[in-house]
Amino acid sequence: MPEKPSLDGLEAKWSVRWERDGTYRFDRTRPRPEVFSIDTPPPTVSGSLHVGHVFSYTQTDALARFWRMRGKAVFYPIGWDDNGLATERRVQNFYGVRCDPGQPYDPDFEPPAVPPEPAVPISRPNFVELCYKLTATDEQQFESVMRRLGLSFDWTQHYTTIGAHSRRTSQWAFLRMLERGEAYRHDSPTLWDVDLRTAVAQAELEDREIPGAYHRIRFAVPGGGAVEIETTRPELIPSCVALVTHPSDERYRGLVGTDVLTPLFGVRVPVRTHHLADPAKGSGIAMVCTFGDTTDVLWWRELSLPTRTLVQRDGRLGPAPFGEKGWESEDAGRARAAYEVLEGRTTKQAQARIVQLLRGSGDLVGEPRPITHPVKFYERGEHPLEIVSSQQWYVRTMAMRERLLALGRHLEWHPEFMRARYEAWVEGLTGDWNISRQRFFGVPFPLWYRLDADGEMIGGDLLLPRSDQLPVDPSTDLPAGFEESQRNKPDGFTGDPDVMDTWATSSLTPEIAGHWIDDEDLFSRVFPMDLRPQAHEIIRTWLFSTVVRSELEFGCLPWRHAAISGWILDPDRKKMGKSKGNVVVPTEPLERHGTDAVRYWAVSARLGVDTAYDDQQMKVGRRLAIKLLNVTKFVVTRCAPCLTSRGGDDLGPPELRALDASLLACLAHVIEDATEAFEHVDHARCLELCEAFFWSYCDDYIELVKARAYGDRAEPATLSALWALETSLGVLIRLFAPFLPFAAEEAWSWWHEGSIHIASWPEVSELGAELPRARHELLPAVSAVLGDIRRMKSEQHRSLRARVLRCSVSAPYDVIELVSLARDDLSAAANIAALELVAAEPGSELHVRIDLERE
RNA sequence: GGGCGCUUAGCUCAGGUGGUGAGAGCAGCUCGCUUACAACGAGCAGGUCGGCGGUUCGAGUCCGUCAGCGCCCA
Repeated sequence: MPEKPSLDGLEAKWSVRWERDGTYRFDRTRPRPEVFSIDTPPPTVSGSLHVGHVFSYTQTDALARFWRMRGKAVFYPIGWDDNGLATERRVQNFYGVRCDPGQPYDPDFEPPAVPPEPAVPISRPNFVELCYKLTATDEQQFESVMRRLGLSFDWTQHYTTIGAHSRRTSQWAFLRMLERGEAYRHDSPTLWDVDLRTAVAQAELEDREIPGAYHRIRFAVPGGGAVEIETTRPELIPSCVALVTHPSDERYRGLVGTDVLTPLFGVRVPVRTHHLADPAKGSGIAMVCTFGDTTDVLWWRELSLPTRTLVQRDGRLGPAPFGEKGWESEDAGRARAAYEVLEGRTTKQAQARIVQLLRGSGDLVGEPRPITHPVKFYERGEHPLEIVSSQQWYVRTMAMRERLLALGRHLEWHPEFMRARYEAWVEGLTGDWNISRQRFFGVPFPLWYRLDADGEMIGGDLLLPRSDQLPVDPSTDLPAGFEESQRNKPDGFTGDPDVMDTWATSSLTPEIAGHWIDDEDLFSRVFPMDLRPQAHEIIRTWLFSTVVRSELEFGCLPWRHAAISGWILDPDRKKMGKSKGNVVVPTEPLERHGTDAVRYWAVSARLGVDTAYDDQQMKVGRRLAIKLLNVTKFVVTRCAPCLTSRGGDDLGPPELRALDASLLACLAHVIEDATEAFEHVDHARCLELCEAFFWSYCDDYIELVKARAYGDRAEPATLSALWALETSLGVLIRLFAPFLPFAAEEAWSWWHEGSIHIASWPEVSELGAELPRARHELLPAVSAVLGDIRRMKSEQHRSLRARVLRCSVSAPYDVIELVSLARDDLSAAANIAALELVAAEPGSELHVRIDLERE
C-alpha cells in the first residue's frame, strides 16, 4: 500500500496483470445456465475510436463485470467490423488509390508515400491487400484504447468481419438461405449510388433537404386540349410511362382511362388513378417515370406499367430508341432528335437541356419554381440516389414481417420504448433486403454462373462450392469441373462479381463469435445470447438484420435482452460527428482524467438517454475513485492484520455495537437494491445507490466511529468498529468494481489475494447473524444530529473540531432512544463535553443546541 | 404528415405501482488544514417540477391538449 494513494499508472499496471492472469477468460466448460453471453457490436475500424464507443462499451462492461462477479461464465467477445465500404473509403483517402478491377495485379505494388491527386488506379487484389494492411494497424490502436478503458473482453475470442472465419460463416449462411429459397437473385429497380456505383439497401437511406425546382409541363390530349403536370425531374420525361391522379379528384376524372402524349417525344401514356397521388401536390396529377423515385417504383409495380429505362449505372442517360418496340412514338423522328441532345448527359446536365427544349416547344408553362425538398441519399453518398434496374441478391424479409414483429415483442428492450423503433421499421419495410453490393472489400457471393455458347450467363444455372471449400472467392477460385482457362469464356463460367452488404455479415455476429459452424459445443453454451448492447440508430440495421438471420436459421431470437444506449452529444448538446468537427477522441479524456473517471461519466448515464460530453462529471468520478483509495487506506491501516478472516478461517463477527450493526443493516439494503438494479439492466441506478451511500458512509459513519477505531483492539468497542469497517468497505469496493475497475482492484489488492473482478458479488449474508436485530434507523438519526452540530459550528465560523461544552438534543422519545445508543460516538465525533438527550412530545422536530468553547 | 422520446435549481440529471414542507452532483457563496483524503472536507443558498385543462381528498408522478427541442420514419 503506497504512502499516498494515487490513480496514476493503475491502468498500465492492472490491464497487463488481467491479461497475464486471464482474469476475463471465458470458461467454456460451464453449461448454458451458468453462462452470460454478450453479442457486442464490432466497431467499424476507421482510424480512431469515438468517445461514443467509450460511453456505450463501458455501460455494457459494467454489466459484464456484474454477472462475472455473480458467478456466471461471461462470454464477452469483441470483433472489428472491417469489411465494407467504410474501409474502402479510408484506404482510398489514406493511400490515394482507387480500385479498378480492369487493372492487372501488381505483386510489387507499393502505395505512394503521399496520397496523389488524382488517385492511382490499382487492381482489385492490390486494393484488397491495402485494406487488410490498413485495418491491421487501425485495429491495434483500437485494441490498445479498449484495454486502457478496462473493457473486460476475452481477447482470445476475437474476430474480424473480413477474417476467414467470418467469410466462411457468412458464405455458409448465405448458401443455406439459398438452399431454403430465402435468398434469390432478381432483376429489379434498385436504389443506386452513381458515384460509388453500388446498390444501396433501404436501411442505408437518408433524406436530405436539397434545392430543386417544380417545372410545370404540358402533356397534349389527343383530339385537343392539354393537361399540366408538375415535376422536379423533367429530364425523365423520355421515360414517362403514365400519369396518375387520385381516384377522388374531380378535375381529371374525364381523362382517366385515356392516353395523353408526352411533350417532345410524343409517347402515348395512360392516365391512371392511385390513392397515393396527392391532389394537393403540384397540379394534382403526377407523371410516373422509370424511375425517378421510390413512389415511381411503387406505382410502376402496382399499376403494372411498362419499363423504359433511362438512367444508367454511371448516372448518365442511356440509349432511348424512339420508334422501336417499347419506345413507340407519334413522331419518332422528332423524339430522336430531341433525345440526341440529352443522351450521354448526367441527369443534371440533361435537366438544363430539356428545359431549353421544352421552353422552345412551348410545353414549359411559366418558369421553374425553386423549392427545397427531401431527396433520398445513400448515407455515405454525395449525390442523390438514382434507381436503376440490375441483378441483385435479395433476402425474403417481406414475407416474415408478422413473425419479426412477434419476435420484437418477445425481446426484452431496455429502455422499453425502444421497441417502437423496431416495430416502426418492420412495419415500414417496402421490399426485400438487397444484400448485393458492387464493391470490392467484402465477403464475395460464393458462387459462379455457367455461360452459354454466346458467353451469356445462364440465369438459373448456379455453380455452388462444397461447404468444405469455404470461404471461396469466385474471382480466383474455380467451380468444380472447370479450368481457369474457361473463366469468362463461352461455355465456361463466370464468378459472381459482387460482394455482400456489410450487414449481411454483421448480422451473424452471434453465429460468428459463438462459432456456429465449427464448434457446436461452444455454440450450444452461448446461443441464444443473453444480451445485445447497441445504440438506437442501428436498430433498423444491425439489430433488425440479426433478428432476421437468427429467425431464418434457428427460428428464434438471437438474444433475450437488448440494451440500447444513447448518443454522445457535445457539451452544447449537439450531436457529435466528424462532419461537425466536434468529435472528442477518447485518448484525450483518458489521459487527462484517468480511466475510472471517464468510466464514471459513462456509467452515470442511463440506457437510451443521449448524454452530453461532460468534463465536470469526469472530475467527480476521479474524486470518487481517489476517495475509494483513501478510505481503504484508512480502514486497512487500522484493521491490519485482517480481522474478518485470518489464514482462511472466518472468525465471524464480534459482538457489535448498535451503531455498527445499524451501518450493516443500511448496507444490506444497498446490496439488495444495487443487485436488483443490475438484474434489471440498470447500471446507472446501481451506481447512484452505491455512490450516495458511500458518501454518507465516509462523512458520517466513519467520522462517528473514528475514535473507537483508533482505540485498543483488545477493547470490544474497538473490535466492533473495526470489524464493521472492514466488512462494509469490502462490500463497498466490490459494489464499485464494475464501474471503477482500476481503483477497486488497487484498493482490493491491499488486503486481498486475487482479483476483485472474479470475487463474488456482495451478499447480505456476509454481514453477520445479528443483522435481523439491528436498528437501521439508528445511523441516519445520529447522522442528522451530527449534521446539525456541524452546521451550527459552520455558521459560527468555527472549526469542526471546536469543542462543544454542552450539547442538548431534543426529539421524540424513539429518536432519543436511538441516539442514546450511540451517544459516546456522537460525543467523540462532534467533540462534545456534555451531551444531554431530552425526550420531547411525539411528532416534535429534532432540535439541537450547543454551547461552544470560547476561542 | 406519422411515431417515439425529452422539457424538474444557473448547468448536467434522479425522481417504480400518485400521499408528509420536491432531491443529487457541478458551478456559486460561507467556513474549516480535524491523526484516510486540501487536486480535500463541512455547510449555505437556489426551483410557480414547459403552458393550459381534467381525473382525484391529494399529481412532478395519471389523462387530454398546446408549445419548444431531439431522434426515427414518410
